[in-house]
Amino acid sequence: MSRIARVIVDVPSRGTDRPFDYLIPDSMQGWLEIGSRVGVPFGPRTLQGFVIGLAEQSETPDIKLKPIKELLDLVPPLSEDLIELSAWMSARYACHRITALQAMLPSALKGKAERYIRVADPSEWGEREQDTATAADEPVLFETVDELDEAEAAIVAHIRKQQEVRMEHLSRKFAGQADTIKRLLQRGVLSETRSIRDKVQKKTVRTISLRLPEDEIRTIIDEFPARASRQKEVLAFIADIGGEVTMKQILSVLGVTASTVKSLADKGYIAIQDTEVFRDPYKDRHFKPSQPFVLTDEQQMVYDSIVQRIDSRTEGEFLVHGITGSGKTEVYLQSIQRVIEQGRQAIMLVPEISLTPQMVERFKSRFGDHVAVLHSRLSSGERYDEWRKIREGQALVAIGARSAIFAPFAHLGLIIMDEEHETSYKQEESPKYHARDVAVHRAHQHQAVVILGSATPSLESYHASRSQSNDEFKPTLLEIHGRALGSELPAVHIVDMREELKEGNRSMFSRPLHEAIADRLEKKQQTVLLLNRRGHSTFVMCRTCGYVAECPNCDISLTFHQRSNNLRCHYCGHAEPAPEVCPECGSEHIRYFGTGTQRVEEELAKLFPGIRVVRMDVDTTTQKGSHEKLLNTFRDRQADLLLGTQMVAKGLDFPDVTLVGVIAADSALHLPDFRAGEKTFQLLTQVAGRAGRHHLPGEVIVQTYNPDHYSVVHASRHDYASFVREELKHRQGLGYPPYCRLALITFSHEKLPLLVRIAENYVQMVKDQAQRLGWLGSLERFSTEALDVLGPVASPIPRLKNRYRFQCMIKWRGDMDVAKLAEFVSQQLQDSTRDKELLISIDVDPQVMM
DNA sequence: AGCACGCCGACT
DNA sequence: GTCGGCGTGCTC
Repeated sequence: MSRIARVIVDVPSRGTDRPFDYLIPDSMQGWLEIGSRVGVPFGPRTLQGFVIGLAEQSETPDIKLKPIKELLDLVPPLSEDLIELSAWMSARYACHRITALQAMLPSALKGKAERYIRVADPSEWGEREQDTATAADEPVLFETVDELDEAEAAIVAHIRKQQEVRMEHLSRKFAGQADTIKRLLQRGVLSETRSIRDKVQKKTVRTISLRLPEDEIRTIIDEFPARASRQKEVLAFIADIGGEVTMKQILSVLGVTASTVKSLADKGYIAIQDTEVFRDPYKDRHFKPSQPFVLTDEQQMVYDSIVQRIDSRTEGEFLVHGITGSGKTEVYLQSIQRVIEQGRQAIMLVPEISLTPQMVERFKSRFGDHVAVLHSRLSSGERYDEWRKIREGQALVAIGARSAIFAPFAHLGLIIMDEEHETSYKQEESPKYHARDVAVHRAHQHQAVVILGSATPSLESYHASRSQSNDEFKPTLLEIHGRALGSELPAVHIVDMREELKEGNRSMFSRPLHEAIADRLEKKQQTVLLLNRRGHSTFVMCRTCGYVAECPNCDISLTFHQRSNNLRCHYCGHAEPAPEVCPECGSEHIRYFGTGTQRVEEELAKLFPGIRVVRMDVDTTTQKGSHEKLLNTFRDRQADLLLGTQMVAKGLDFPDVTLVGVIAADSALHLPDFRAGEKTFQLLTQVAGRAGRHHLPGEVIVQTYNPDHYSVVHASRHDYASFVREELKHRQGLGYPPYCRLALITFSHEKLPLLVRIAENYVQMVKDQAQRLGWLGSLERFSTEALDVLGPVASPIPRLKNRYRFQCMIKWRGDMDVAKLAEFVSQQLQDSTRDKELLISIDVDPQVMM
């Protein structure tokens, strides 16, 4: 039995980013474990914390230890492997330990200390008064209840009735009497304790059960006094059902009040209890059970390789490169089946965007109630309950977005990451982790298998699978070339929009796309249109003076939104009414340029009168269930065309879609990001895969101003291998991943000159340190270890929410601890400037260069 | 992050 | 003379 618990407290700051030691009270012995969530006194406050270790002896014997105040859960919310994982994360991503721990838990467990008030034991009365009085050397005054005035007495009576009341509740109930309450606390009539309160309570249902054997109850019913006929009715109802009944049932069926039921309990015939239940977001839905399909030869080979590793119960990584429609999901499902049969559990990661009802249904159909679904549209209570199903062993499969990688399974056997190339697997806020890297680490902990699947694998994963080096991460490449249903990949036509313009077509639709849409309308087949830009237009400019509407907080042009007739900033949310005349020169020649989804929708209505369009983008899918509703409308053929941003490119499967149009293939090509080509290739390939998946052949039309760009050309030929070859050559030449690693350091401050100075200092300091450590060197092609620092330069978004932004990039090759170096320099700089306004953000392995 | 302790301006 | 400003430092 350990005496001491090492606790990480819930304060994300540098000074508190270490364990603090606490005494374990006897009452918690045997209950408190590594991973327990506790309430601890910390300075003058009470905080939530996590036990990360146990010890006999404190390492700081001269400090007087305080005891842990409370143990917050019966079962520790974190397991020992997750505690270890948090240490790994904080080192790899330069984040506070508590930030990593918090990322692993549902938000419902982010408990905050609350003040609880009760009426003090009379012996305590006047104690505070006594303390101060003694100090002031004045006579001690003991109070009695009789000396309370009317207002005070009312408050005391209220609290006494409830035994204990939250301060928040009290100040609402007795609004305006804060002073009175304060006085009562000072006099010691009331006393205060602080305790951690969860954001979400476990959901309970009030259930009624009989406390006596049935024959006795029958006798009691027969002999029941006639004037209590309602009670008799209730008792008979409960006896007839025979088992447990909920209070709600009784009230609604019999139309009695709770007090009738309560008097039966007072007589000792029945027991009223609150039992915990899970909120099941899918409880009203019925899923048809599905059986495993027969695998194609290719699928079977992939499956065999994976299962061999699963059966050996050793860690292993696979990269499944299968074209769109190749039936990867079926391979996943059967692999999961295998793991479950071995008594182990599985995590299935999907990008949030493709966590569609279709996907959930496939899993629920195969694995029924053993599936826990974790996604952002659940309420925090629902999420908490799905999470508990995992922690308490009821669920065997967790399907969810990025954070589902932390699903607290005891015997993890398999982690699947579908669409592994998706950038959404990287979290953009601290902890800035990549789910792929966390997956590999967790698999190592559990001797589990990782499957990365994609039609367009990230260059990092693909290159790792081919590389000769003996890196930690080296997946086995498995390929599926054919589609599961035997259909052909669709033909892709590239339309050169410069030619269209030359021939006088200034519309956003090229003639081939226009004709193709008209053709599908006639044949009653469906079309998907992709435009990677929401809103109506991308910028607003005055033709007379050149004024462009920009966000006052961020140096970003504003986007016009038709429906609300306003201009919005897509970065900070700023909105202002759309101008009718130029605010600079008063000219009426203010025009909207660029094309957004709203504008395309308008144009479609003009060109094809009567066309039924479903528009899907951030603006139409914010409400709960709206995503599902829009897709159902389209699937039920109540619409001819689905128009949307990249969310229409992912994982959707509609049999009647025979045309996919990409309105502007280049929209991402010119972003200041070395992955622009890769992103474009992926998007085009994914969206092309939506066409002709079943019996009808598909066609794809891609409009572009860069018809010769290798990303566009290779995507149109469905030629991943050639694209990769060319892209890798570029990356090697420029010294970018996968040939090195990156850390992006972003500085922000309201004052520009100060910011520039800081950023320059930072770069110099990193270089100096790297020099000292012998790391500095140019990243020539064949060097195995080197580090270089680029910048500082203004960020692609140079000002955001009124703060200027600068950045620099550390590039390196080799296994130096660059996160530590970046963190060290950042701390030095923070210490020397002592400016709280200065923010330095470290992003290890960034996915987006903003 | 909070909260207390500690050294310099505008007020009863 | 004091009340209070928020700079700095600590929390087992």
